[in-house]
Order: sequence, then C-alpha cells, then structure tokens
Amino acid sequence: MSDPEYGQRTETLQRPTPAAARDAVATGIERDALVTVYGRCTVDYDGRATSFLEEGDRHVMLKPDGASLVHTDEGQQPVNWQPPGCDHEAFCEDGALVLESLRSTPDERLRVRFQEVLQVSAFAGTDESELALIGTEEDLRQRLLEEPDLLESGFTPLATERDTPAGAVDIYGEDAAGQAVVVELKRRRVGPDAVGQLRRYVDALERDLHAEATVRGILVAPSVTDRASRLLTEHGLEFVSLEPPAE
Amino acid sequence: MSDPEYGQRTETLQRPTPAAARDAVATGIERDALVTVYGRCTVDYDGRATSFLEEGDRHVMLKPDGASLVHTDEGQQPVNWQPPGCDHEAFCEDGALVLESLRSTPDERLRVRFQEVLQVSAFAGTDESELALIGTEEDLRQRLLEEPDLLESGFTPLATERDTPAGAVDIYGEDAAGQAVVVELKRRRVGPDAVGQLRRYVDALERDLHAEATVRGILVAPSVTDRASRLLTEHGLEFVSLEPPAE
DNA sequence: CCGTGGATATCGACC
DNA sequence: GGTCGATGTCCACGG
Repeated sequence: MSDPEYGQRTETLQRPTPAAARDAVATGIERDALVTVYGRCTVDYDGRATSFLEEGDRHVMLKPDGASLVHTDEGQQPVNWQPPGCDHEAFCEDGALVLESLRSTPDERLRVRFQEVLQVSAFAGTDESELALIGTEEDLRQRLLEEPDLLESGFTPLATERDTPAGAVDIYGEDAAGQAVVVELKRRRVGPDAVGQLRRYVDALERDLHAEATVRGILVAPSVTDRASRLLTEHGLEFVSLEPPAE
Repeated sequence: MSDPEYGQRTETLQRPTPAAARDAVATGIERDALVTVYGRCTVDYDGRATSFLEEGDRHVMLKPDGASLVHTDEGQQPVNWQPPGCDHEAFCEDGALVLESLRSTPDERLRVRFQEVLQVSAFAGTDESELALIGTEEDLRQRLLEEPDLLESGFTPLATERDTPAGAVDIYGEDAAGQAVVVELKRRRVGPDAVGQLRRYVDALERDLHAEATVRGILVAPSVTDRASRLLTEHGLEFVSLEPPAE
C-alpha cells in the first residue's frame, strides 16, 4: 500500500458511530494491528461451554494472531476470551457494533455486542522480543551441580536426566558412602504429586540396578506441603530445602 | 469532587509527553478507572521469579483492583502481569514514564519503562454483571441425579460430595445389586489423571467401609484417552460416556 | 496431531 | 492465611 499514512502506528476514535467503529476495527484487523474496543456491551460465548454476560462496561482486545480477550475492571483473568487462531469479524447489526471471534476444532464462538462504543483503537506496532526468565528448575540444577555439598556433604553427581522406566531422573549420583541417590528438583513448593514422582524413580532404579539394591530418594525444593512431608516419611524418602539462585 | 467533568467516562491522550502521561495515569488510578497505556517499553519483573523484556511495543492495562497485564500482539496470556491486590504507581524517571505495580506476600514488583508512549486511556465505567456459565460438571451431575439410569439400570445415588480421606466423591451410590459405587464426573475428555483420582477414591472408600468391602468405580465423561482407557481396565474401573446437557 | 506435564499458573472452597 | 483440587485452564514439548 502506498498511502504514506499506512505507517502510522495508532488510530483512535472516541464515541464513534457503530459504522465508523466497525470500519476502524475491520481496518485494524486487516492490517494485523492490535485492536481494542471499550464500551457497554453484552458477551456471548458458545463452544466447549456456554456463557452469557449481561450489559456492562468492558475492554475488548482483538489480537492479530486471532486471540480475543474481554476484560472488566476486576481480576487478572479475562471474563471471556478466545484462544489464538480465531477469525475476527466486525459488523453492524440492528445499528449496533458486533465483534465475533470464531474457530473450529473445537467449534467456538465469542460474540460481543456493543450498546455503546466509547473508544476504538488500533495499534500497529509489534513486539519481536523474547522473555528472559531466570530462577527456573534448570538454574536450581546448575546450582546443585556446581555445589553438590548443598545437597549433603560428600554427594557426587554422576548423571543428569538419567533414564529410567519411570522417566528421566533430574540428578543421579552417589553419597559419601557410595550409595545410589536419586534427586528430584522442583523450583517451588511441592505437593504429594512430586513425592509420587520421586518414588516411581526410586522404585524403577532399584529394579534396574539389582534385586536388593537400595536407592536413596531426595526431593529438593524451596519447601514442601504438610501432606507431601508425611508421604515422604511414609516412603522413606528425604527432603532438602533449596531455592533456585536468587538472581 | 465537584468538577462537572469528573463524570466523564473516558479520557485519552495521543503521544503525550512523559509528564502528561504520568498525570493521566495517576489521575485514572486515583479515580478507580481502568487505565491502558500503549507504547514502546521494557518490562522488569522481580518476585517469585525474575524476568526481563527487551524494548518492544506493548499494551499495558492497570486495573483498579490492583491487577496489571502486559500484552504483546500475540497469545492469549499476558507476557507479564501482576495479580490483583497490587499498588500501582506512575512516575517519570530520566524523562521516561515508568509504571510500577507492587505487592508484598510475596514481595513482587512489575516495572514498565516507556521509551515512547503512543496512547494513554482511562476508562471509568464498571461492570456489575455476573457470568452465567452452563454446560459444567455441575450440570452433568444434575443430569445424572435426575436420571440415574443414564449411568446404568438400577443405579441409586445416595450422596453427592461424600467425603473420603482422598477427597470428596462426586456421586456416591449403589447399583442394582446393592454394591457401593463411586462416580467421578468430568465435563470433557479425560486422561490418566482422572483415573488416578477415581482410584484414590475407590481405595479410600474401601478402607473406610470395611476390610473386605468392594467398591465399584465409574468414570463419567464425554470420552476417554487411549492410555486412560487402558489404566481403567488395569485397575478394574469402568467408564460411561455422558456429556453435560447441551444447552 | 494427540497426549503429557509445567506454570510467576489462576481461582474457588475448605480447613 | 494455607492447602488442595479444578480449569472453556494455557503452553511447550515429545511421540
């Protein structure tokens, strides 16, 4: 497109007519912009579940990847939404702006009908940047491999991701006495599920090694729930409190 | 406040100066409005984890309940966020607009620094409406309680949410032969996890009732994964295909 | 493509 | 406030 104005990054209308709003939304979608509409509306969802929202003021966001989000002034979660991969449509019906986001597999439809549009915006910029997240389970593993004594004095790591019939063990090694040790890492507080996981590893490895081999199982996490703690004792497993590196 | 303009529901600035943007955001927060800012920014999060986003165009939403959401043009989920209950702050630093959302327990900080602000909006309306969702697990339970024969001929429900050491059973009852039956409901296709859950209920109830009591376990869902199906057979459990009522 | 497990999960219910 | 289970979970990864 040769229109020099095409490069402009935002387009906003205040209190537009339904037709003007429809055009602005349609143009925004067309240009792969992020489109937002704020106003008084009802919301219909029909698909894996069914829902209906009475008239209220809400913020609707249509993303170029096909996602839609309907937000009220409360809560971290949208009150209604559609995942990426939908087709957005904007049209007027009985003199009102209607936004629809549709997809198949599964068949789902989100429909927002505006009694009043206070603002329509289209933002054409893009992100292009990746999130750098640290403090993960991988960081915790690095930390333990660098300083095995954090687990216990004399611990020697022998392998990471050692394979067992029950899956890959986070860290496999031996203690000061030369006994096999299975270490299961979790970056946050753990519940009974992690205990079950560790137990399966220990069982699988004992079967794998020798008939009468004993394998120690140690769960490493910042903390543990009460129920999980009891389960650990029950199954002769151990717990070491360690957090992923702070930075 | 006696300002007649106070009642206006939206306030929007295009390409404001950092100071003007700060004032608009601060006023919006003050008035319990939903505030959005779009522009080129970096994002810092530090708390339960740590993350950093390089410069990019993003849409930031600050809610009056203390939630913040940072959206790019992709994905249903925000790339960064803060849950409700935070304090929002807006200020200028080195000539740039900075938004911060802070909370304690746990100590978390989200910080968005704008290199360029394309738009600031404050929306003062409120929602006040509740979501009506149908086609839930509860609907499925109602359906089964109204027509127990849907499960199998002669089934008699005796209790819902019957408590066991493993948690509350969806429906507890007895079959035509008077044998105890545990029913676990799922509104959608189930995997191995649901089988485990049902098994825990059955085990717990067998321990609860008598030493040699036998309890039947029936999983009710629209469909079941292959692996889960095998697990059911393995553990002597049963499956009945039923969907939540359509409307 | 389906299935499985992780998440700064979120959210509600219950203790 | 914690603890646990459910979610229209979403999401990445592996078979």
